[in-house]
Amino acid sequence: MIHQVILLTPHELKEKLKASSFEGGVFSSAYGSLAFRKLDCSICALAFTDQKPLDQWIYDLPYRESFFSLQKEDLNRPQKLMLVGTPFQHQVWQQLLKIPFGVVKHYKDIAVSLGDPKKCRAVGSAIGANPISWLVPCHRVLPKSGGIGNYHWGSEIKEKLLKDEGYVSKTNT
DNA sequence: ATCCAGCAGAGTG
DNA sequence: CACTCTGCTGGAT
Repeated sequence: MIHQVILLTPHELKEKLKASSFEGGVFSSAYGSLAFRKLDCSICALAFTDQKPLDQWIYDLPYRESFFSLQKEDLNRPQKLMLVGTPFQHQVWQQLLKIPFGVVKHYKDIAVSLGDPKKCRAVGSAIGANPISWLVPCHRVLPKSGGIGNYHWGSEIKEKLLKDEGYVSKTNT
């Protein structure tokens, strides 16, 4: 997508936090409560907290309250994202950002675009570790075997997200 | 439906 | 480091 993306390793984040601090909060969306964290005006975490709390690594860090929210339309608007993860995860997440609204791919497709079809499982792991739900469209990746697949925040949300993008699941009865 | 190959990452010692 | 376990898989049986 057109998002402005900053890539950071966990170590680099730690260094950065010596000079800056998080702002964060919670807002409600069509999919329930969304908790967020921003650093240097970039979104670095977004989670459906009705299903699962923010990941520990970011939940534990102090932040100052701020007002911020996103609407459905913002899914396709450029945002400033800060992706904290390993080099491999960075690669996978950037592939996700290329998937247009309403389009779905298979885990293997991502693996192939990274140059090795055998990495499909690793791709799944990396996608599962995505710290920024929704904006990084991990919900647009489905298993080749059909169905909705798994989702860090619950497959119900994944299905709803896809449905709202106009995609009809094969196994959607 | 079941089994297994293959890969990145986290945890353990 | 080396080893083990787990995970939003895919393919064969």
